Amino acid sequence: MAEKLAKFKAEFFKALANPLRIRILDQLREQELTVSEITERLEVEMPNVSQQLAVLKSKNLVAARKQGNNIYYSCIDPTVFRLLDVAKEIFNNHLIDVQETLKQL
Amino acid sequence: MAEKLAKFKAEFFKALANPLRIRILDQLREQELTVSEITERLEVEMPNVSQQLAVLKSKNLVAARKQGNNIYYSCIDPTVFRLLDVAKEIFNNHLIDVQETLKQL
DNA sequence: TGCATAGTTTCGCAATTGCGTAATTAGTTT
DNA sequence: AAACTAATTACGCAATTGCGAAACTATGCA
Repeated sequence: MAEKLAKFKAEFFKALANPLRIRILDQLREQELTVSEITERLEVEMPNVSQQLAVLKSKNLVAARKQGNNIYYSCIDPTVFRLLDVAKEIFNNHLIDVQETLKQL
Repeated sequence: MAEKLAKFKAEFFKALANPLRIRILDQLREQELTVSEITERLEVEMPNVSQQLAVLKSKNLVAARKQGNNIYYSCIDPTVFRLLDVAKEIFNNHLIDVQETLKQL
């Protein structure tokens, strides 16, 4: 049923519906990083990063690799970045009225 | 700042992070529809449809056109459907572990 | 004017989410 | 073993969300 499929899609988009999680994913575009490194780059509390990484992991958006005392996180499928890029494209299409606000960036 | 951009992207994905809103958008792929028609097709309460349409409209994902006693809703930018399709593509990439559940569909 | 139809808005409530603080686990080092 | 580091988990709380029921608005028609 398309109804269940819609539920899954919604669950998936929910994983992207958080600023910190998007910023985390952006950090993982190029390379894998430890929680500490992500925490340092984004200047937020570590438990917060850890929690959101757990969310991303539960949706299989990132993978965790333990090495010694560190845990390296990486993006599993770069297709996700297409999603982020298409989102930006939609912004450019004037779909979202953030025009005036985007100018401030 | 990428921080604010991430917030906007998150806000945008939040609009897609709801099963009913995704189902509504899917209904609008081909044609514009009235609230009644959408309600009838999806078999949900009209206030619910109306609310979620309001959310989609506030994010400029759909447009409303009033004609007589009816309000026709339509999708503004078909680029949105690429998002939905890329999401499905990611499912197919085994990224989301809904495999066993998808088999039930 | 009165009534029916289409749609929105309001209200209340249960459920979820995000995040900070503090506690806890696991691995390393000495 | 004790101490340190990296990371997760638990807990509490404020804020948001989804949705049903009822009330309200607006258009069309007799």
